[in-house]
Amino acid sequence: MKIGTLSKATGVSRDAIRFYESKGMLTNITRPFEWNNYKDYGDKNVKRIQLIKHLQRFSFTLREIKELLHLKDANPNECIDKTKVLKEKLKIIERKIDELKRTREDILKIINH
Amino acid sequence: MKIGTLSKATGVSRDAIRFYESKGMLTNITRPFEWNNYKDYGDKNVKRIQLIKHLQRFSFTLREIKELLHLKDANPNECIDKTKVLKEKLKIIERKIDELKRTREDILKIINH
DNA sequence: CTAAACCATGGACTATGGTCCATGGTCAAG
DNA sequence: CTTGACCATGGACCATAGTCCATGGTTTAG
Repeated sequence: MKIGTLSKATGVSRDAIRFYESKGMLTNITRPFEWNNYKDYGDKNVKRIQLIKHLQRFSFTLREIKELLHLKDANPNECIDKTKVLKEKLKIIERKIDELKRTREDILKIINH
Repeated sequence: MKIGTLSKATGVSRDAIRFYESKGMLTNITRPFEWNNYKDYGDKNVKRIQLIKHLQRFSFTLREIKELLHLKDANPNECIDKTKVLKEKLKIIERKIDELKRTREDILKIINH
């Protein structure tokens, strides 16, 4: 699977895919042909990119996603405790919400001075 | 008032002050001496930097703060409608809160699947 | 066979808010 | 009179998540 195919399969731009690749977030990319240096992004990277996009929706950063992917790669049999990871992210999001609420209250105080 | 004095008066680093200056956020900076090229940041910039820091606490970006400062500079007599500006910022903050709440709900759905 | 579409690589650029460093000049205290 | 503290300038760098461009090589459709 060449990068264009992968791009169409995932709806993610070629450049973004190359960006993920440069960050070491993709796996098993080969260069199967001797006469050109085209890469073969395997089927697995479709799921991988879908997972990246999925976790981004939960406001995970690429750095965090990369760590999770590497954890999974290192322990392929062991299941990652999703709940734990999500709970940590939840705390961060709740802290952000609280912070914004405080800012909101501060603004409201001034508006209604 | 040299930059070091201004820095101590405001608690803002020299580099940050130079950064604000480079963005055109400060005013009336002169070079009163012929024998060196030291600048004189006037007293006004103390208040100005305090205002920058104040507005940053309300999550205004430097770009926005700059615009407000320029508005004020252009119409020194006319009072800026703070309330209007703050209400706009409030809307943005509330949208962010809502977005984070949605993300929180999505995470909770998965945790309690 | 040729033109368009694709591929790889590397680097520059976007916004945000600064920090850190090097260079070279100046000022003040002892 | 020398040393340390200060000043100005410019550029590089940090995280974040990519996009866009140029260059040069390859593949594919008509």
